[in-house]
Amino acid sequence: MEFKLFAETAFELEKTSSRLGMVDILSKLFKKADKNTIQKLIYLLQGRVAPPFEGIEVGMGEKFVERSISIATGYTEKEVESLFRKKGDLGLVAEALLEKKKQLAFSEQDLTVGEVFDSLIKIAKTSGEGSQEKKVKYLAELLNRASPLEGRYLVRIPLANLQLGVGDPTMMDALSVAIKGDTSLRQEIETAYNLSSDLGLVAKNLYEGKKKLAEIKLFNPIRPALAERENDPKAILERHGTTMADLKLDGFRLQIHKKGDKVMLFSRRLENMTDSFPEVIETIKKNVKADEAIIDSEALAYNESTGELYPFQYTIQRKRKHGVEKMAEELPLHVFAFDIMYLNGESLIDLPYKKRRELLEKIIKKDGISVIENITTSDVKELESYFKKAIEIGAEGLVCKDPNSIYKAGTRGFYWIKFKRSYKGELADTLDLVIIGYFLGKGARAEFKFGGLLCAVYDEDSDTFKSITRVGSGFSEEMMVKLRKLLEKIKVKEKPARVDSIIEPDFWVKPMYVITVKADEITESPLHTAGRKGDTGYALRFPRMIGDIREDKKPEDATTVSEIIRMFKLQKHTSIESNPEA
DNA sequence: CTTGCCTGCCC
DNA sequence: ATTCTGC
DNA sequence: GCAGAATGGGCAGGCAAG
Repeated sequence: MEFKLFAETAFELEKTSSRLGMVDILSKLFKKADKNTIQKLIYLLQGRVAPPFEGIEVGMGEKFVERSISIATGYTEKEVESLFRKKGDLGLVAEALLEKKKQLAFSEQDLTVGEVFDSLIKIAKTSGEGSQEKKVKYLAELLNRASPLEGRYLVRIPLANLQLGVGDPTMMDALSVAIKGDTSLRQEIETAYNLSSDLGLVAKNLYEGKKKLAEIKLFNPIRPALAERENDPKAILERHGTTMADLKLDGFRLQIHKKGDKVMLFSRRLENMTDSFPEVIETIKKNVKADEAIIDSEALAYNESTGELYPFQYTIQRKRKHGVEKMAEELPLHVFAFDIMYLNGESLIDLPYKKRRELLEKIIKKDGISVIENITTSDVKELESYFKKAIEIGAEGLVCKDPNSIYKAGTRGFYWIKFKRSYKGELADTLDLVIIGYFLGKGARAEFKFGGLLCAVYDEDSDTFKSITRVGSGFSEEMMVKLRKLLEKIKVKEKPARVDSIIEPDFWVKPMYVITVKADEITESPLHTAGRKGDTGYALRFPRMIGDIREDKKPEDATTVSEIIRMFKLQKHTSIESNPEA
């Protein structure tokens, strides 16, 4: 298949906003593909070259792509970068610059989808000394052969940001329409995708006319069930009647596959993490009493003797390839299991949660692994008090599950509902921050010339403003327009004398405006200067802007550094230093 | 040998 | 992760 | 409500530059 067809279809998709229209356009492309091409098309549209658990990543981000564009078009990296800032999209940059150099280029043979795919594989597999230059060169070679429009989409593939409004669900509908003429195969395709996590393979099987598109298989991760959000316990019980409320712990999702002595571990995004957690492997071998099992869990650093839950910033250090054994001893993970999807040759995903949970409890022993604590209730008061207890012991909140629901792989739905502390307005950390700079936007935000803010707290001791977070979420388009207008008027060339920040925004502004920012947590930060001692300051986790500009506040009225330090100390957290065993 | 940029992936 | 927007 | 696309802090690892 010609890559030109891919690009032309992508262009049509980009112009279309209705879902049905997109499915129609995409299905026409899919109809022209054979069984090998369809697999490649699916991966390319996903911005990858293989399913996530294969571990084959293209490994090119914006900076590398900028260099490729520079080489292919003859413009300097500076020029490419500055155009990128203006357009907010490297696809459009590649297209514009290829257009300009068109007259000079002599035409070569047209690109095919297969060639593009193979080149990206080659880029993905390039490593070692000199690899960065090679990767950049290989992409530039493709760009050299691309038309401007092809360049637009070629460049967006390694960035995994095609900007077509097409995601997995749209592709699944389009596959069904391509093969059957309507969406009646969607359910079957979706089920197969949820079980195999490989839409490219499902599509290939579909094109080969296979009876069974995919089935649950040990050592092939299934797409994890996800939860919707809710902030009102009453609303949760209205949906579920009776709910099973599991503690929500702050670690990372771990999908465990076991057969005899063989164990594999997968992350939420289905990366293979088997080699990172040797102690977990041992625990599973010893303390899961089943020959075959697929278990869903949250893993985190945990003090087995005191029961203390360590903060995420400790747990995350375990996500590593080197020094694994040493870290496994220093900061062992505990597995909090909460679901089981497969047991001794049988899929359990269509059983109700309460039943799966019973089966799980039967096969989990102690030491290094436990079934996560929960209650079953239909009483609002009881749910609220359990939520309070969860917060007190250092959990993030609750995940409330419909006891009668199947394991709904792959999609968010109200079978599982997250109920976090921060969703409850009165419990959230709300700060008043001073805007000290702002950033240009990318993609849809390019037109606003606004992508986010750099914010600071007030340091009374030195009468300065110290950076504490960027904010890129929470504003409506209307607010972005307003913010840009206001900030444009007070932007300054240099960092103001009273501002202390390592991060450099696209534009500094005079510290004048105060906004309200909500966050889930205050964390120690290597990058922000608020409360900085040595190399560590404070930052906000999951910041978002709330409401409007605080006309009633002067910058000196903002939250202060000492308030931040006080809030940090009040947070429920334990430190490794206070643990004599560490 | 150290530092810093860039990327991918956790949340 | 959270949030907003078009359908 | 779904689907998609904006955006956050911060960790480790790979590689290049100093």
